[in-house]
Order: sequence, then structure tokens, then C-alpha cells
Amino acid sequence: MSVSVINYHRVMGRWEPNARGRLTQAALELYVERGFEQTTVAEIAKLAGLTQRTFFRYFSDKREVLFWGSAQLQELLVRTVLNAEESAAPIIAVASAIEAGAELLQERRQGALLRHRVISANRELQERELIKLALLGEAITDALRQRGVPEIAARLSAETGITVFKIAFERWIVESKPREMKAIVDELLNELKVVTGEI
Amino acid sequence: MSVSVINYHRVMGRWEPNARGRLTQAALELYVERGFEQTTVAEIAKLAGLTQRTFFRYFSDKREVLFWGSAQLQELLVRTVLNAEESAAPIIAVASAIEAGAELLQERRQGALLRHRVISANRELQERELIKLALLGEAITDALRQRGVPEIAARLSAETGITVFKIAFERWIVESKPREMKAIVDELLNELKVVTGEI
DNA sequence: ACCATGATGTCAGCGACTGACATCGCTCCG
DNA sequence: CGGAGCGATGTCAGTCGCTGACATCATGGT
Repeated sequence: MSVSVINYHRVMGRWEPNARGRLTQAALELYVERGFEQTTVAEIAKLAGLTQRTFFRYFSDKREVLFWGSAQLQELLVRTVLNAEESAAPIIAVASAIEAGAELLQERRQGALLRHRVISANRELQERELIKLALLGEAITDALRQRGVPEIAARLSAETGITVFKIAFERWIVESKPREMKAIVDELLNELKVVTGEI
Repeated sequence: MSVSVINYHRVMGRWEPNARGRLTQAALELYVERGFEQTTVAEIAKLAGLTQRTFFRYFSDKREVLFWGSAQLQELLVRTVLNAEESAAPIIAVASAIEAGAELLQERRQGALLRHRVISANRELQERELIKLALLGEAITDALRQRGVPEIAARLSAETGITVFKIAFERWIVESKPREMKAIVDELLNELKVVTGEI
């Protein structure tokens, strides 16, 4: 039984700072310890020194607390696509974005691991993860369109990129002695070229 | 205001046949008329001449009633992959499966259209759709492995195929004068080859 | 000191979902 | 033919996610 990093509920007044951060950390702790389903929102809020009602003011639902970072990831990928060399083919722009995302996750391996463990133990959370990835795909499609890429190519490049990102992440998490995630991405891209070459 | 095709609740005894079918039809009707969120499970059950409790005996949750057919689709795609020519490259086996799936949907355009309209109006339903597609991808990956395809190629081929299937379906639904869905699939596969050729 | 404002708390309520137990109709066995 | 067994359905009570309405508390400016 791990000792809680936070223990605010005894000492905190109503206006302690960083309510969102406390809620996030409390939720992650409880989800890891007991699992997502076995944790109630009231418990999370109590551990963070707040009430259930306040939890729902910060997060639209019980799952969303685990996905707050995805906006940042999306912002990074979109920016990287937009900043790619003008001459770069769509799939190349997307590849560079994926690699940038891989680096971001690499810096937070510990958190990413915990988060992934929680998510992969629960179906509802997997659903949420998938829709976040789908939204990421739409955002990248938009970015490619802004680069003048035609609709179909944009959509296919973006969605294919998301697929590679997802598979790379899973393999990276699972590897006992982890390579750089970028290496995995490159391996997958090469294999993708081979596979689709058969069409 | 459309007239309900079903109106069992006045006349039906406890053991009328096809409870699952009645629930499915009642749910689709109400979801179309009022939207998913504005429909309660109790209302669905009542329209089908049953109780809420019975609804949850047939469907694990309120969303699942719209996804009962996905098992059949999955069965078809997996079978098609397994039956593909032994010499066919993985992506080719997957392509033939997608085209078989396209034909299946084609036969049910009306229902598919209704269903898609309901799903695209609601985020929770989109989440469920995405996880069903992900499971479909896993099933196809398995089928490819059984054909002796190495892990990475199997996964990439399957997931890429799912992407193509998803995009093809969306375009097919949206087109005012619909082509054969197979034609759309072929167009996307060609474009995919071009796009990934740049890697 | 006072007041506007934003963050938080309190309370009541709906609806999804579940477990436990009762009831109904059918089938089959004696 | 009657009752036992059984599967499908109903009933009831309860938990939890989530929301709207309103009260309350600190803080900054006047």
C-alpha cells in the first residue's frame, strides 16, 4: 500500500491553490491503487480536499481527468505539421509530427506508464483514448489541408500517422528495455511502406 | 411525427417472441426521433412492451443496442481474410475483406444511414463505434497472424485497413448520389499507395 | 468598511446500471 | 393429469455519475 503523495484534506482551507492539479493527482493515485471503477468521484474530491461538485466543474466527467494532457500533445503535433518544410510530402510532415510527439512522451515516461496501465485495465477509458486519437487525427487533417494537401491525401496521411503513433506507443510501453520511441516509429514507417507497396 | 412501426405495449403478454429485436427497433426509433440523450432506457423498454431491467439483460448498456450487428461484420471480415488466396499479400487479404464488408453494408444502406445519423450526433456513441472498430482491427490482426504474417506487418495491415474502411464508409454515406462503396475503397487504396510511397 | 466577483459548498434530483428475489409460462417426468 | 424444474421476465431497492439552483466564502478594488 503506497503512501499518498498528497494529504491535503486535513489541512487545506477552501482556497488552496491548484485545485485542478490536486484533483488530477488524487484521481491518478486512486485509479492506480484501486482501479478506475472502484473509485468514486466523491473519494477523489475528498482526497484533494474538495467536493464532488467541484470535480465536475474542472472535468466534464470522471474519465476526462486522465486526458487533460492530450490538448498539449495535439497542439504540438499540429504545430509540427504546419512548420514542416514546404516541400515535404504530407506523410513526411506527419512523420515528423509523430516523432515530436514521441519525444514529448519520452520525457514523461513514468507518468505515461502509470496512465497507460490504468487505461488498459478499463474499457470506458480505452474508448475515451480512442476518441482523443480520432480528434487528433482530425486536427492533423486540418493542418495538412492548410498546407494545401487535397482532402483525401490529407485524411489518409493523418489517420495512418495516428495508427503508427498508437502502435509505436504500445510497443514502447511494453518493451522491457525501452528503445527510443523514435526508433520504433521509424521501424513502423519502413514496414508500412513495405506493406502498402503490395497494393 | 412518425407513426411507430411497433406498438406492442398494449397487447403483448409477457412472453411474446423476439424481445431482443423489439428492443432494438424501439431504441432505434426513439434515438432517431428524439436523439440518444433525450431517450431513457425505461422509455425504450416500455415501447417494446418490457421493463428496463429486461433491456439490461439483453444489452450491457444503453449504447450497445446500436452495435449488435458489429459481431456479424467482424465475423465476415475475419472469414474473408482467412479465405484469401494463400499467395495474397497481407494488405491484399485485408482489402478483399474490406470490400466484402462494403457489400454487406451496401445491402443495408437504409439502416446504416439511420444508424450513422444517430451515432454522429452523439459523442458517447462515437466512442463506442471507435472501440468496435479497434476490436475489429485486433480480430483481423489475429487472422493475419494465423496466415503466418509477422506481428508488425499484421498489425499495420489490419489497422490501415480499418482506417480505409472507416473513411470509405463516411464518404459513401455522405455522397448524394452514392457510388458503389467498393469503388470508394479502391480509390482510397490507390491514394494510400501514393501517399505512403513518399516515405 | 463595502461591494463585486469568482471559486467553492450544499442540496435535491434524474437516469444509468446492478443485485436479490419474486413470479410467470412452458416442458417434461412420473 | 399434476407437479417439479427452468428460463424469461418483473419488482424493488440501492449506488453512483452527473446537473441545476442557490448559498457561502475569500479576495481585490473603491
